[in-house]
Amino acid sequence: MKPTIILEGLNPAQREAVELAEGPLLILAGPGSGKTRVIAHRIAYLVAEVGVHPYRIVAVTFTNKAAREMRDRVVALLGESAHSLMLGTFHSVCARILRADGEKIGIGRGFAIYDEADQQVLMRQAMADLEVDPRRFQPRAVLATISRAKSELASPAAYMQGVREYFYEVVARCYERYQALLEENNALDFDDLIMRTVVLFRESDEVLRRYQERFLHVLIDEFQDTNVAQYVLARQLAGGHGNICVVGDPDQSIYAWRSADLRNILNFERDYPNARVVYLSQSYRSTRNILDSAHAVISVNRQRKEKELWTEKGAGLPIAVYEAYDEAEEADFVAAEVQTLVTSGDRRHGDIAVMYRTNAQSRALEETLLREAIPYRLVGGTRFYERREVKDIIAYLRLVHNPYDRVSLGRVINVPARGIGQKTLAELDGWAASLEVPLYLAMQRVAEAVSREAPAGDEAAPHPLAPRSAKAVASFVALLEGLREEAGRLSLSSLVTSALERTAYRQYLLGQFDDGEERWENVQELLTVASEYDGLAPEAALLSFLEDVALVTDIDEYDERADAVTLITLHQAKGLEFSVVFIVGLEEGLLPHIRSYDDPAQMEEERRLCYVGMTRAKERLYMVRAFRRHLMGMSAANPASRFLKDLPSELVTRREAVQEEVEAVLRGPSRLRKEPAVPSEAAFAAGERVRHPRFGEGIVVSCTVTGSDQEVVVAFQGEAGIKKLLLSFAPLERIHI
DNA sequence: CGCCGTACGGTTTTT
DNA sequence: CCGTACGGCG
Repeated sequence: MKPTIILEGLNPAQREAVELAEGPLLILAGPGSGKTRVIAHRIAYLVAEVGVHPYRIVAVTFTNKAAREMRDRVVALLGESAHSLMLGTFHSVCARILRADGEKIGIGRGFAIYDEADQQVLMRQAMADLEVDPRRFQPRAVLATISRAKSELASPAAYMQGVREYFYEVVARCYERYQALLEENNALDFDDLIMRTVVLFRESDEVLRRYQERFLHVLIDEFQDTNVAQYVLARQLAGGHGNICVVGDPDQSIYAWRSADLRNILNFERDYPNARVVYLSQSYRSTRNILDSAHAVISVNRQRKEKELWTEKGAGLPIAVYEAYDEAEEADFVAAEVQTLVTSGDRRHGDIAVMYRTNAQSRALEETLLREAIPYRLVGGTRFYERREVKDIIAYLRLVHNPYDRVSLGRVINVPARGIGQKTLAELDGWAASLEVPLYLAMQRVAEAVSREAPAGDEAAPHPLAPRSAKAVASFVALLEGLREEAGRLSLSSLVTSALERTAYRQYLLGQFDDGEERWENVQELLTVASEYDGLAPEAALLSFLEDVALVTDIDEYDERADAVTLITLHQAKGLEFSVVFIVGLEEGLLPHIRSYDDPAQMEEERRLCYVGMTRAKERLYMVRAFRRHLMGMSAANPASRFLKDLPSELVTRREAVQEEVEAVLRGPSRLRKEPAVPSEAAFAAGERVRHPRFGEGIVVSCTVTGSDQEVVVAFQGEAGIKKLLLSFAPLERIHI
């Protein structure tokens, strides 16, 4: 491989970033500056020019999708030898390390990876054990706090130390119990994957040294989104040689809520004083108008360092701002523009993306696109592996692999219904606890007793169950044991098929659900995925299938080439680019999201999110808002997003649908007449500051006329939070600034 | 034990 | 608006 090919077409800064083979390197890069390209070329350069075997390189990306893209690029440059590269998310890299060496810190080889739903089940269990009221302390909130602790590498004991407030004291106790339950189930949650790997490296010099010696080069993409634990891990890996290359853009940091810590970028230069810093400031993606508008939005942030970003592209088209009446009209506008772009221009559907803040917003768009017969592809949403029927089948497979997985057992012990209800389960649980054995072992004892056919009127029954329940338990144990026996010799897809047949799962779906047919199709799709593992030895197939299911959440790879409009959240859009981008829902309360109002840091993150969305566009950017929007069944009028106001007016073309037209619409015969809430009658406008004698000061989120009264939603500072108040009862006072 | 109805509560972003 | 939790009935 000649360097001319690897370095071809790179600008001087990119070239420098590729060629600096030794030592720590920090690449700070704006959107569209070719970050991914630089990493891919750097890997190729290391292999082809410096002579590093790909096996000795570890490259970390933020998503699995990015990893696939990276691999494709490297393979294009180097050929098939690139496959021995260790490439993936931090989570998948750690999973592989822990599979190989986790036993040294007591993690069983076949550990399960628990997703958010599993974690909640476990947390509820922990709270029940500790007699903590889940209404007062919401499992979600407790788990989020624990996640933050883990991402800073705080063990339960360490966390307990630093706790002052009552809430955190409760969290600390839950953390301890939750962690114990995870261990009992031989399971790790996402944060454990990172934290336990760090612990493994801390506790075993031998293991750490082995990986340090194997990985001569460490590369990390999207470095602005790493958390403390991930950064510590990266430093451990690069500890010997210091060949660590990180690439990031502080302006695109949008995962602080997931404990991503921008200080990692600052600390990098402190931790590696000899680090070289390369700036990639030329954008190859967006037109100047798009770049300038995005810059106008991001430059309002105070916690930010100004940086240069330029393009050789022309000014291009102005930003199109459109104000729709409601989300239906917003979708109509998007659909109409898409039609125009495709029929009259040279755009394909696949060149176009619609981006939004919350997944719920995709609904209105989908309805319209479906009606207008515009092909679309929804990214994310209810993810495939989160569907009930898919999770059921996976729970069976997990049990086959590890019958002591209490969460999976609880999920399917009575699915399809087989006569093991809550009462039976509670008795079993109590009995297992008194014997100090796992639930499944207790069930096996019940099954044994049943098969021995204890005579009627048996004195001292070996278990507390009624004969009927005991029989049901025995047949479940027989079902699972049958599957476990098959697991050793059948291919994965045959195993799944057997599980489906033994449980009569299809009949269950069709009989139980109105959309049973559709659900069965999802099961069929899962079967297709499973069959891709048929080439592996049975045990290995099951293990890697379960791991991929837990870590690879996107299954939509194959229809990526389909020519369809992409519907995607702003978060998921990171790293992607499209010729045409619509950002919809640019309203106060949505983008920026209402949950970010009381914290300036969070507000800055919303701004970065908007920036990320805008800079996805290559040529044409639409920014759309709706005057009214239905949220959770209610309709509310929201003012335009502050981000719209920050756009330089000379770069924008505006189409007003709202002001003049709204009243005409209300007067005329329209679907909108059903809701005669007239905003001018509202006592408060969104965004106004108000005071309440009990809740203190706050900001009006919305004010809607309901019958003879008005409903005012106020986001109060401090503990009161967001409150819905009736105007006639609430003594609200306007604060004038 | 399972099914069906109703009441209620929670609502961002994701590996 | 959605999904879930709970209570009463077969």
